[in-house]
Amino acid sequence: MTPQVFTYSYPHPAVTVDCIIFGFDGQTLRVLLIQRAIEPFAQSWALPGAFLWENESLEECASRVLQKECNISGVYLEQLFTFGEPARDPRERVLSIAYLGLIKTSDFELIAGNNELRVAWKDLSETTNLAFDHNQILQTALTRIRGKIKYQPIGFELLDSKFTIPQLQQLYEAILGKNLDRRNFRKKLLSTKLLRQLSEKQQNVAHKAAYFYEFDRDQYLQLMQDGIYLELV
Amino acid sequence: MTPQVFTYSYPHPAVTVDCIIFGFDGQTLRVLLIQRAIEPFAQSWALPGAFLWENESLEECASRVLQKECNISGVYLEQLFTFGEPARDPRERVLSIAYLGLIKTSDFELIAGNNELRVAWKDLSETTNLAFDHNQILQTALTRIRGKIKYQPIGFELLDSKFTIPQLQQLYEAILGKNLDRRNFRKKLLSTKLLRQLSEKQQNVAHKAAYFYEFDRDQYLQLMQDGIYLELV
DNA sequence: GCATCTTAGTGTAAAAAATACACTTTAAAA
DNA sequence: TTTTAAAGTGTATTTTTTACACTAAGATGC
Repeated sequence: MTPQVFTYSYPHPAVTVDCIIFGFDGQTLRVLLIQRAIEPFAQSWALPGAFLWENESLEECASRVLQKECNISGVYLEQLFTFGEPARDPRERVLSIAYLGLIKTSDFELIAGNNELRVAWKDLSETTNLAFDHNQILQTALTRIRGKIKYQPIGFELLDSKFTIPQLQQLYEAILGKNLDRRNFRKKLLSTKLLRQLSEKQQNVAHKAAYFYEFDRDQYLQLMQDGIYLELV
Repeated sequence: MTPQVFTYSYPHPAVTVDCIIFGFDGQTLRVLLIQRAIEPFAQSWALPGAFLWENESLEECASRVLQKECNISGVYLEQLFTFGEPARDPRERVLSIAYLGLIKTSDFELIAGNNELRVAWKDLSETTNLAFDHNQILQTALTRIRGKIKYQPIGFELLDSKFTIPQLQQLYEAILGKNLDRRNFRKKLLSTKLLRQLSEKQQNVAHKAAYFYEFDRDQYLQLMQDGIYLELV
């Protein structure tokens, strides 16, 4: 069996899709990384990613990467940025189209694929020296979600479907990296009408139990349809 | 001389960089288009674009495109989005990385390159039926600048270095597609301290002459360094 | 079972920002 | 010198943002 070759009349760069997934466990924000088994950057931690196949869309490639390398599926992804410096990969010219996603860590059991030594949630402080230009991608992603969370209800992807307002605030504080006033946070979030209070409360907490809330997706779609510009924080 | 071929051990998509440049002439917002000379979509109007060369960065490619196809240079460009649907080009799999720029139409004399029949500024109403998925790219670009102009001083790229406040307002109205209150617009813009009033006034206008202003770039950089979040409209 | 610890939940006053709105000034042209 | 057209200006009202302290509830320990 001869190795297959692909021939073009002018140069084509290689194209990868890399996924930058933030996870929240109720306390801190972490990023999903894999430890590379093969060169270049063997042993290094990196963003999960793969070469784009001929007939898949960019989003499909991102989903495949998460499924194969991390055992994660069904995640909402948005395109972040395309990184294309000629020397960003030592092998050959490789473009990377980065996709951004947010999930709650408890929803998935991480399983490494065949080309990865390990998969893990890493604290932001443990992300020095990632492979390739992945530190730059991470920085771009952080800037993006910090900007975006202020006016789009993306935070709810990171919580259980029932959550308390203090939990939501903890999430916002983890992402923005600063503390927010409890009363003003509650007032502002409730004023959007995007939260529906449930009768159920927390149980077995050694203090006053907080009420659970649900995100009202219909109300959100309605607001978007009406062209309402949200200000969440 | 045999035609050169490029061979890879797995499939590589072709990659183009397309430029979406908005121009302002003091009255309306227009978009820079070329009329294609060659198939596919010969005769159709399209965004200027070219295949990425092996050793140029994405930005360099965008600059080259504008220089070669339109005789435009020295434009500030930012990456807009990467379009990668497998069937977006009838020839083969082609990714397009779109770059967005803003200029004033009077700054350049448009000259078509060898592969273009014509280059022209087109009114937004004349942009139905562009080649490929370029209508979608245009739509994405419009959404981007409408969002961005509200909190970043990108508008100044579209005006002469000396401009009047009513001219600036005209630009904002053209981009946002709606009228703004004259007094409040002036108040808000001046409150940012980004405008420096000159002693010079308009001449030969058949009404009260407006003062010219300059954009204070140093002040802007200072504000950014201080992490100030601008609200311009 | 009473005290203690911890976090949830609540309201208001003051400051800042956004909005709505009308008359006077200036320059050229008729 | 009158007319026309756009520039320039201020204020009152409403809305939004901010700062801030006490009471309520649930579990744990004595």
